[in-house]
Amino acid sequence: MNGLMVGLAKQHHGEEAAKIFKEMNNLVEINASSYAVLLSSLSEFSDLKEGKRKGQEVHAYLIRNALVDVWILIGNSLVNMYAKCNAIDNARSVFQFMPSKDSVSWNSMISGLDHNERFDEAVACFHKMRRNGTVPSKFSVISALSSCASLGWIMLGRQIHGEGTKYGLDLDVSVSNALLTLYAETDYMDECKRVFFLMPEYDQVSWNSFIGALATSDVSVLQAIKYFLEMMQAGWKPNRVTFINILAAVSSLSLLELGRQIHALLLKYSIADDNAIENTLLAFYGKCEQIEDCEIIFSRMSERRDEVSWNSMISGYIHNGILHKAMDMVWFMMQRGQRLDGFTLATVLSACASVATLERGMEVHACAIRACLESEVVVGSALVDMYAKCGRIDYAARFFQSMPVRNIYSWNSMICGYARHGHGEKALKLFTQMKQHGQLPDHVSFVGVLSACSHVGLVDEGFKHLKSMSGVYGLAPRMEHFSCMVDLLGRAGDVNKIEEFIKSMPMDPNALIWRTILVACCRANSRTTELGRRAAKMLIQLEPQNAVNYVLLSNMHAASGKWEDVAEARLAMRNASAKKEAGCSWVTMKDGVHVFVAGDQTHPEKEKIYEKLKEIMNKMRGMGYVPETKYALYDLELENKEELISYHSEKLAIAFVLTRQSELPIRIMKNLRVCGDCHTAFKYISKIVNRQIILRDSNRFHHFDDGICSCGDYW
DNA sequence: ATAGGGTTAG
Repeated sequence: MNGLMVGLAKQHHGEEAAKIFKEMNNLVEINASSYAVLLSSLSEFSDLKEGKRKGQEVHAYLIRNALVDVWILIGNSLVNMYAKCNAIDNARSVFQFMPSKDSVSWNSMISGLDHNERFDEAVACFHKMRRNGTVPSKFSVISALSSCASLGWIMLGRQIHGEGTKYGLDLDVSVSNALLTLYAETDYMDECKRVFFLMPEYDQVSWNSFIGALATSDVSVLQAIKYFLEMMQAGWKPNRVTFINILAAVSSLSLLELGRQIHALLLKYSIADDNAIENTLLAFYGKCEQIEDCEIIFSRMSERRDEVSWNSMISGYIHNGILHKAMDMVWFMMQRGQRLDGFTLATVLSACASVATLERGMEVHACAIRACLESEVVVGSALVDMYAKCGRIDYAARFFQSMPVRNIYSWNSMICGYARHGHGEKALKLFTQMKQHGQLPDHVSFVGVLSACSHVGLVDEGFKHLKSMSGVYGLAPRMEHFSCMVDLLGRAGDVNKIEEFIKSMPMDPNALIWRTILVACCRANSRTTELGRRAAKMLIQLEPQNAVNYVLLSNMHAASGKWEDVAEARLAMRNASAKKEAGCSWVTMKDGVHVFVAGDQTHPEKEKIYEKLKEIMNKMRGMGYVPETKYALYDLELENKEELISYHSEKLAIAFVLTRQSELPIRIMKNLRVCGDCHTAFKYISKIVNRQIILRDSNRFHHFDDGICSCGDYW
């Protein structure tokens, strides 16, 4: 009978439905549960605003007929109805004015707050319930745990876990499932595994949660695959969520063949025609550089496409280096009125950042303002990152200051931005501020902090921060952190301490560490050491095809004038047929981008450029500049060496800029590391022409001002 | 009547 009335209610208006219920009074006994069924049916509307509107009509009817306060059930149903229709303020006001509340009232309010992403309020409500003397049930514990997971509040989550255990609620499958999510979200994988292995029984959600947890924590991705197979062996059928999780694992490991097998399995289970599944497949094939598969899936999706599909497609193109198609997609989206969201802009901004195109980046910024997405935290963080990577650390800082909401990514982008530009003190100051704002640092923050310490030369402070990672924040230092420390020791000139340090590391040094060591051994005033030779040997064993390694080795020998060894390194490079990327520098002027290679002869204004260069070089010599010919890397006559380094691409680029009239700072990009002689030359030039020079090389930014570089001559 | 698992991004 109730079902029939609900059907009627959905066709008519809420007010009428309530009247029909009232009229039922004469035929069948009408009670609170009839109204409860009616109210709960309203949250099943696809349009939740419509559901809320009808709910308000029923609510009004109940008030007029003085039925609200008669039964607790009515109040509870109203709270649930409003909460599920995303009208959390209405839910709260009903809840507040309920004359008496039972356990379900509290559960409904807490879960409602959680569902409406009012996580901190959900947790506060849980505590209020406890103070009120109400014993927590599995429902309130689940919702409170879910909110703690979303907030990353591990300590509180643990307390609630303990409290649940006290009442024996941890034996419940659903409570354990919520615990799995809590520990997964907070990256406490050991706890997560403990919960899973102690569970008396599993359901499909348990398996899915556990596999999802393993898939998102990068130390355990392979185990996700192991438990996926175990789940199937245990007789569980994977569903769409299982597939989404396992594809995430396969994606992050770029296991193309396994992914294709899973795709086949999806077709077998007939769940491949599903928006979320297809979106995950787009992400997977994009990651595995199978852009054709992405295009096939995307075109098949037709009306199932949503923003996520478009965004995944765009990031697929970017990941595969097809920038123009990515941009076409954005243009196409705007043309056909497909909504652009924060993800779209963040994706495109990251592409602008990676190729350091400030002009495009600023256009996207303008798009963000027009789409009213500028204040979204993902867009803001991407903008900070873009400005920092495009050389405008000043714009990055100004935008960062204006952000209404900041998260770990926003802080990290700014801290790492400062570090990349050699503003070590600012990076460290911001790190302190971040902690004062209550933002906990993560692995990325510490990469920024440790490299900032390195730029400023703060050895002791660097070790203090490294210690605090595990000691205070429960973060295990990774290879990149150890690499920062090696860099820090190298900068301080402590080559012997590097030896000690790498012995103390919990893992074997990888190519990154050996390269950092080799770079340290290449410094102008350090000798060719045993350690340097060993680092080079290890490095060439690990990456025989990487030409950078041979160049570093030959630079190290060149620094101490061992020309036979230089020649040997060059020969080894040729024998390994390792190709060196051609060095080039470019500048963006009003009339476009100008690219230069060493000894460039193709620029239409080459006479003017070489003439300008000669003039500058003469002025430099007058101020005491001596070409550092060892960077020419060949045992040639002195005169020839000077010639070679005079025409490095960055020198041609700056000479070109100086042929034009301007007072603005000079911005130059280079694809490789700047050579030591050019670095010295740029310091002189900044003094001679009295202009700021900002040079981006493959590692970092150098700000030259009045004869001084922000990198402190160490890079 | 109230609960738990999923896709893109920084």
